[in-house]
Amino acid sequence: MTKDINKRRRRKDARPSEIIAAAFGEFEDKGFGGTTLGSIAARAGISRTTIYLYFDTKEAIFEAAMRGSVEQTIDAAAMVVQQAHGDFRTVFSHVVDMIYARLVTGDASVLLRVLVAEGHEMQSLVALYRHEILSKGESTIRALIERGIAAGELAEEARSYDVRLLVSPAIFVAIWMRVFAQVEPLEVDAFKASHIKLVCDALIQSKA
Amino acid sequence: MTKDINKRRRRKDARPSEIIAAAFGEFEDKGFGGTTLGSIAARAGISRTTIYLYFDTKEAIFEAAMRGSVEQTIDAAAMVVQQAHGDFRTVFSHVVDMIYARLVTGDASVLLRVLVAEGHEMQSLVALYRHEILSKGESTIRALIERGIAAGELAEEARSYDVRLLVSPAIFVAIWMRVFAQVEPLEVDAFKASHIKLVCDALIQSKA
Amino acid sequence: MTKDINKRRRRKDARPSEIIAAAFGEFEDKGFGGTTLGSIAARAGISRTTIYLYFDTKEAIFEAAMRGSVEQTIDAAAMVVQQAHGDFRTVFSHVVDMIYARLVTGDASVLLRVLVAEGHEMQSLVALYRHEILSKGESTIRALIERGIAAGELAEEARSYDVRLLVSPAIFVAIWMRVFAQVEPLEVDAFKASHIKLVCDALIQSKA
Amino acid sequence: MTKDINKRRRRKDARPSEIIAAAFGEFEDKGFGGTTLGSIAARAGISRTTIYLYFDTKEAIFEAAMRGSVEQTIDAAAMVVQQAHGDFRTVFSHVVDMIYARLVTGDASVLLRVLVAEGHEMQSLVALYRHEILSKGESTIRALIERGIAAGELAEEARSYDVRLLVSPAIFVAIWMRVFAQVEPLEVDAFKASHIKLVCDALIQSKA
DNA sequence: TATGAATGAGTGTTCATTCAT
DNA sequence: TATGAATGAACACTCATTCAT
Repeated sequence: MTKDINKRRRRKDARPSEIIAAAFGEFEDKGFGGTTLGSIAARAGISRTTIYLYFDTKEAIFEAAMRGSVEQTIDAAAMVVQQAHGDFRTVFSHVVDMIYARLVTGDASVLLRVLVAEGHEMQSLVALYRHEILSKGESTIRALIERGIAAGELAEEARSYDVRLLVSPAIFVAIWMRVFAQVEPLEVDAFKASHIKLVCDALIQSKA
Repeated sequence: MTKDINKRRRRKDARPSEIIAAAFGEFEDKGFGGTTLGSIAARAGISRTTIYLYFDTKEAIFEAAMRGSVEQTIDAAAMVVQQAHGDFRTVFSHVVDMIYARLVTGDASVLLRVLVAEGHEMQSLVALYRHEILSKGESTIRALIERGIAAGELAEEARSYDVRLLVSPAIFVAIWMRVFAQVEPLEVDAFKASHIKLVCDALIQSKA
Repeated sequence: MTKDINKRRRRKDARPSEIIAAAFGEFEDKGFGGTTLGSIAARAGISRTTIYLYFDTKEAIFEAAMRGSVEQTIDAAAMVVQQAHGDFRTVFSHVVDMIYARLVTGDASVLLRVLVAEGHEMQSLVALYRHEILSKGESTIRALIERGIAAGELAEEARSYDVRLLVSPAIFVAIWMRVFAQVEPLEVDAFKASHIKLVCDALIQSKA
Repeated sequence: MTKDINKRRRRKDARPSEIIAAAFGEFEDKGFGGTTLGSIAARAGISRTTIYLYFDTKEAIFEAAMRGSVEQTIDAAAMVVQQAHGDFRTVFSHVVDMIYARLVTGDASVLLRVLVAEGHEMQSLVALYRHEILSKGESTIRALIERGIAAGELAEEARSYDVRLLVSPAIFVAIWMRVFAQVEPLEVDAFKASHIKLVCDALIQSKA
């Protein structure tokens, strides 16, 4: 009997995240507008109306799903920052690795899709993303560059670049994989190496 | 009387493009799925059913709108290719200028939005875009690099970069403007200059 | 110039019947509800709105078409009555011939279709048909039987049959041809002969 | 609680047939094309969208309704065949009774209406009806005639009649009742007796 | 006379959401 | 907790009809 209660409680606690997981997959495949509660329910193996026990509206599910994704991204970013030891090329490579991992194959690809498609009506999500993730990423890279300059590895001039530019190709890859992958594949690892090389060649110019 | 006829004819001739213009705006705001014929009609100042005098289905409107956009992009690309005279930095700047103009403020931003959000179900549009535009842009830039190498301006090594990488930051700007512009602006011209500088610094660097 | 006027007048006079003819074909194919003004116009080779110069509503076209058909049937019936000379078998054969001709391949097949499908809302048409055609046909056949009895060809008992019964198989054929012809054909002439034989065998039998 | 569940279940189980019944009436009155889901829903006392819980499309409702009708007809026909004992006149009377019952006042009248009016686009229904009902009826009557000949009741010549002819007046009655009943009634029983008499007088000719 | 332009009412169908159990 | 039943609002699309020329 205790077991039953536990099982039920476990069930109860798990439900919301099961629903979010199912919803996440649907949003990834079809976007917000194209996703129906029926398809989420089917994917979660529950009834359509059960969803309403945990979420008030379709928007609420969406926000929960996106918030979860953002949080994972925040965690990943924090982890990278902590490990930031070594010369510019090495650390920058790690940062770029992480970004590709999340944007191209991870949760953030859904965020990208959704923000591009429906970001207009989701300014709070946009602001959250901006402040929790992008700004931290920006300052991390900026600090990285400063360190490189201080260490004599990078030219003073490196400071003049918009740091968003240095990681921006990752967005291109994420979009290419989403949109054009079926028509023409893109070798992500090669592209990523190309990306890192381009940035380092430009910034570490003083090594010459 | 001639005037009347003219007015009417002018109206008739203008209607399709009026509808396309209205539809274009709606697609930009809400994507294909989120756009209703009612909203297109309202924006065009006509009745919902009037649209059916000129287009058979919602898809037909969409295709007409996208086709127009793709054609404009093709024309713009062709123009750039013709004007491709001068050293690498100059010509590459022109190319990047054109891409930003179309992707960030021009028609192509709708394409980006729609392809990212709903490209899955629009493989024909994806293929059209891929073959008519992207591949031409790619070979143009590749030729540009070869010319730079031949002229001794660029190192042989320049060949090793994925050419898509060299223009990829433009996508980032397009997305930033769409998604984050209201939360935090981005100075497009400065970013673009930064972009051009990064690429040229990396590619032309060896000449030093 | 006189010619032009004539031509135009001829045109003007012909239009309504052209429209009716076109409408007739459409009603035959698709019934009243299934016929659109567009299809009538297309079949008549004119514009949809031109129809409104001659008819106020779709119903008006329909009534005109049905009325025309009824009138033709009346004429055909009158002709048969006039030619009613000879013994019962001969005259009855002529009558049945006429009925089959009109019901199975002629105008009346449309009437049948339409009355069955939409007769409810067309009681005036139904009444017209009833009084102008059916009742005359009935009395014609009744007279024919009386003549046969008077001539000793038929038994007195022949009077006891409902005269509608004697021609009723024609309706069956009309319906079969419309509904089942494609699935399984029916030899109209053989069936008609069978029909005539059945009636005559039953009525004239007593003479033996 | 059990009651409640039962009530609910009874409701759920009853709904489809309630809908079919409502639809049946509408199809009878207005045909397939003329019937709207709104009118079916109104007649069934439910919302238009509730219908979609039980049927996928309007066609599905129609098919279910027709299938039910066809099945009832098949059952009725089978019953008649089983009871086929006695002389020709008796058995034939039973067969005709059944046909009139179904065609004139029963379900099959809808089938008649719909097949006449819209059979063109419903070839599968036509084929079903042809193969499941008409062909069986045909062979039943043919067997009946053979038995009558074998028993010396009917002349060999009876074989020469198209068997469809022998029951065809039933169609006439069905149509008369649908179309002309309000303008001029028809005594179905008297007509039916007349019908039976005509056929028997013609076939049992050898009794003379 | 003839027509192209325009539209309001209506069709089948989908879906997020509510309610009773 | 969980769900099946039910529905109102909305959508793409059709069509008879009106209007201006």
